[in-house]
Amino acid sequence: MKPTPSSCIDFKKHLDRFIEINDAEFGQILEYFSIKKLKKHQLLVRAGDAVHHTYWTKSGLLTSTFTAPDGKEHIIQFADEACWITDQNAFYHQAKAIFNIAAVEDCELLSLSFENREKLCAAFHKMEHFFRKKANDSFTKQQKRLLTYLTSDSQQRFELLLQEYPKLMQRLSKKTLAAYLGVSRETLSRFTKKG
Amino acid sequence: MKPTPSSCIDFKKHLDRFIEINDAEFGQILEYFSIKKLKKHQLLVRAGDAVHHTYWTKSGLLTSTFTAPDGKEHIIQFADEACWITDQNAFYHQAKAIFNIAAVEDCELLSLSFENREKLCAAFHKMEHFFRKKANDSFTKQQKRLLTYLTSDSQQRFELLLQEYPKLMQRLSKKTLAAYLGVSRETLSRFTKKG
DNA sequence: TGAAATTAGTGACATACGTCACTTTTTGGC
DNA sequence: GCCAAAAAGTGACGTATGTCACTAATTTCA
Repeated sequence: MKPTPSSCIDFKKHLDRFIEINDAEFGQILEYFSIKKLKKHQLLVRAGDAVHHTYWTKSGLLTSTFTAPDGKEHIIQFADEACWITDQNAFYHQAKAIFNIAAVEDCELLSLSFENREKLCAAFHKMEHFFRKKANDSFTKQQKRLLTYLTSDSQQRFELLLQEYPKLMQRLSKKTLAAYLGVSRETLSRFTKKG
Repeated sequence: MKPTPSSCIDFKKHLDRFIEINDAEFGQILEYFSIKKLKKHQLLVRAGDAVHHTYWTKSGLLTSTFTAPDGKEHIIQFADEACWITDQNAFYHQAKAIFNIAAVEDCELLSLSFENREKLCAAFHKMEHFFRKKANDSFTKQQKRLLTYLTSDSQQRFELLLQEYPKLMQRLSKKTLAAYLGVSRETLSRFTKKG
């Protein structure tokens, strides 16, 4: 299903963060995308599969989860509204996914295939610019998260997370938060008790 | 000081990983760079300063270090030959550096200013493409590192690091390794003792 | 080359956090 | 609205790793 410009105003705003595009260009750009809908609990990407698309969230909430050999789950990324999500390594390098990406709530996504992404970047220098800027941003966000693992204990990480994303945290279970913070459910439960 | 094509063969090879450029283009591209030399222990970026450049290592070895309020040092990045290094957040977002970047050995670097990087990307669509691809790669490498923090204990992280970068590890002190792994010197010392 | 500084190793002890086992509360489908 | 399943809370206990204090080895450079 093809997205229409009028239903993707937020996506236009998202592109506007880094590039200026007119309505005609935006219409052309949208041609490269499809609409994808997911019900709560549905899987978008399954570990082990090839990953041919990256996704931008119009609405809903997803998690990207790594399941370790010992069965423990670790959350590598959340995506609420206006976020890009995929198994990045699998998508960029044509490899098998190692993450499960699942809908925490019903979702509506813009889907972009690897092929279309490359075509889009080749056809619109602006879009190549956009994705470069976006990738730089993603890198620094990821680096910041790594730094909190290096410098803070789990309770501090928990409090930082609550401060930074208070609304998002209410949409996620404690179990999920623990899997993101890298602590056991039990330990997280003790933090919330203490205050 | 300006770099010459003949002295930057490895840099050409580095660009070749993602884009095809001819000698004329390479000559023009090099115009945007300068040569920067550092002696061992010299600082390239000082925490608190503005960061106007990103650097590519022709030779030598550097570390990017975060010093926590409690005085503990954490290494966020190594850069040996053919790596890009800067305080990325400060460089991309025109903010103050939070990392100290220091030469572990004498270094010879290619230096690229923010302004020249943008000009280069505007003038050569290929270079915008290169930096997009590079940023995507950096992101996935960073994500992989984050994953090892979530899934492995410090001894496993240590052994993985030795496997992956055996030569690089010999150029770094145990203290530095510990600061990268996020463990105390003492704990790392006990790993090497046990085997 | 010799003194000072830095790095590395090690034992004793403290503690944050994981694990296990169990109970209580909440959620979701029929 | 009820029942099963999932999520959340909690106490007891074990363990990995940090901290401190000290010694030994190595590096630096005057």
